[in-house]
Amino acid sequence: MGTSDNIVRLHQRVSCDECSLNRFCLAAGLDAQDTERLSATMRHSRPLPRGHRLFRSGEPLEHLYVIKAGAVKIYSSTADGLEQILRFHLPGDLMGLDAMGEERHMSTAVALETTMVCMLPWHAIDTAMRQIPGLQHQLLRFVGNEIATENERVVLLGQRSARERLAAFLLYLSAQFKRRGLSATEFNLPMSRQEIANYLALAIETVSRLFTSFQGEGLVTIERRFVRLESLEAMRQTAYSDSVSAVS
Amino acid sequence: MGTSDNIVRLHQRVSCDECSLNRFCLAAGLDAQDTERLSATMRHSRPLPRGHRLFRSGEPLEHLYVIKAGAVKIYSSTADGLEQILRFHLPGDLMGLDAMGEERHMSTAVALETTMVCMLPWHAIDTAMRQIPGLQHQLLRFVGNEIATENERVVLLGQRSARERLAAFLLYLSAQFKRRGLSATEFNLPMSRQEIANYLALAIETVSRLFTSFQGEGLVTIERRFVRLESLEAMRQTAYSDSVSAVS
DNA sequence: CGTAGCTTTGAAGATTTTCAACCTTAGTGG
DNA sequence: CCACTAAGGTTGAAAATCTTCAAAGCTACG
Repeated sequence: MGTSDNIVRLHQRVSCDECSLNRFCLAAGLDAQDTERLSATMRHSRPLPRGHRLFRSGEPLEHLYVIKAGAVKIYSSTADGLEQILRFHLPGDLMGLDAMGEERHMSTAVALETTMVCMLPWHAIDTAMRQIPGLQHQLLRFVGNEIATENERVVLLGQRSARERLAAFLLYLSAQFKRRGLSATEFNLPMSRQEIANYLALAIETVSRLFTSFQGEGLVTIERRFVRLESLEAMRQTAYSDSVSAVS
Repeated sequence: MGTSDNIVRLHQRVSCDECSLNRFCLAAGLDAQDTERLSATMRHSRPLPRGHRLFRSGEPLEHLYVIKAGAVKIYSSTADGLEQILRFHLPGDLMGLDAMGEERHMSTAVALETTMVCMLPWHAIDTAMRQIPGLQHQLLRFVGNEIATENERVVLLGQRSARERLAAFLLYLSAQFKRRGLSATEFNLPMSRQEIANYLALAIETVSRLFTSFQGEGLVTIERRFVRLESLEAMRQTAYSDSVSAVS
C-alpha cells in the first residue's frame, strides 16, 4: 500500500514533443522548419541516477535543460558551506534561465530521482533568437514568470508561519501534479524531509512534527513519501489563514 | 549633525545619459541612430512625491522605469492584505521587468522619497527588440541578474539570523551607494525602520534592538536615518558568521 | 537478519515576536 | 515663539514559535 494504482510515477517517460518543442517553439509561433532546426540541436540524456548533477554553480552556461521525467532540485551554496534549495522542478520545466545574466550558472541542479532531460545548447538558442523574433519573446516570458515565482517564494518565507509554509508547499505540489494531468490529491513526494525543510527554511524536526499534526487533524494522510490531501479547501485555510484555527 | 557634508543626497539629479541610454543602449552595442530612436520614445517624469505609486499589481505592463533620482520600494500584496517588500531600487535601476511574464505587473512600486524616473514604453522596447539583436540580449542579461539577486534574497531569508540579515542589509546598501560613487560608509537610509523590518522579514522592534546593539558594539553609528559603518570588515564578520562572536 | 539512513518524538533552550509603555522629532497652530 | 500632536522609533517584559539536542523507531537494502 501507499502507492495507489491511479498514481502515475514521475519517472514514467514523457514524450519529447511535450517538452522543448511544445513549450518553446510552438508557443513561440515558430513554423515547422524553425522548430525542426532548433530541435536538431537538442540532445537527450540517458536516465540520470538520483544525485546526478546537471550543472553546478560557477560553470559557464552551456545548455538549458527541460525535464522529460523525474525531478530536480536547484540550490545555492553560501561561502560558508550552507545550502539553500531555491526550487524544485518537475517534468516539462525549463532549467538554467538564471544563468543568463552572467552566462554562468549561479546555482546547482541535482536529480532527486532517476531523471531524463533534453539539453538545448545555449549558443543555438542564442543564435536562433536573433533570427526568430517570437523565440526571444517567449524566452522573456519564461524568465518573467520565473521572477514572479521567486517573488511568491519571498512572500512565503517572509510572511508565513511554519504551518502555513508547509500547507502552501503541499498545495504547490498538488497544483504542479494536477497541471501535469496527475492526481491533485494523491502523490509521492519526490524529495526527502530534509529537502522540504531546507526549501521552507525550517528544521527537519519541525516539518516532521507538522506532518504528524496535519495527519492528526485529518488534513492529510501521509506514509513516508506518499501523500493524500483529504481536503484541498481545508488545506487552503491552513495555508492562508492560520489565525482562523483550522477546523475541518 | 548627522548628515555630513560629503554625503550626497539621493535626490540630487542624475543625468539621464546615466540611466536609459547608458545602461540600455550603449551596453547593448547600439549605434547612435538606434539609441536616438529608442530614447525618443522615452518620457521623463516630474519629481514624484514620497508615497507616489509608479505601478500597481495587476496593471498591464505599459512602461519600464529607470530611476533618475530618489528611491523606490517594490512590494507584493497577499490576498489577506499583508505586504512583503521585495526590493529597494536606487538611481540607475531598471524596474518593471518582473511584469514580462504575463505583460502585467505582479508587484507595486512606490516612491520612498521624492523621485524622478524615465519611462520607456514597453511596446517601443518590444518592437525595437525585433530589430536590434543586441537589445534583447541585454534585456535577458538584466532579467537573469534579477533572478540571481532574488536567489540571494531567498538564501538570506532562509539561512541567516536576524543579526546577520541586518548586517547583510547594511552591507548591501553600502555596496549600492558605493557603485553610485557615493560614500560606502556614510549614508542616509531611504526607508523607515518598518520598511527595513518588512524587507528582512523581522519585527520592527527586532530591527530597532539590533541597531542599538550594533551601535553598542561600535559597529555603526546611527542617528535616525543616518548611518556610518565604522568597520566594513567587522560588519562582514557579523553578516556571514554570527557564530564566531563578532569582536572588533 | 543486521545495519545504515531517514524519520519521528520528547524535552530543553534559543531566538524572535508581541504587547505595552515611553521617548523623540518634526510639523502645526495658537 | 512655544506648546501640542501625530508619527515613527526605542525599550522592557512576557510569550510564542521554532530549533537544537538526544534518543528511539522504522524501512529498505545488502
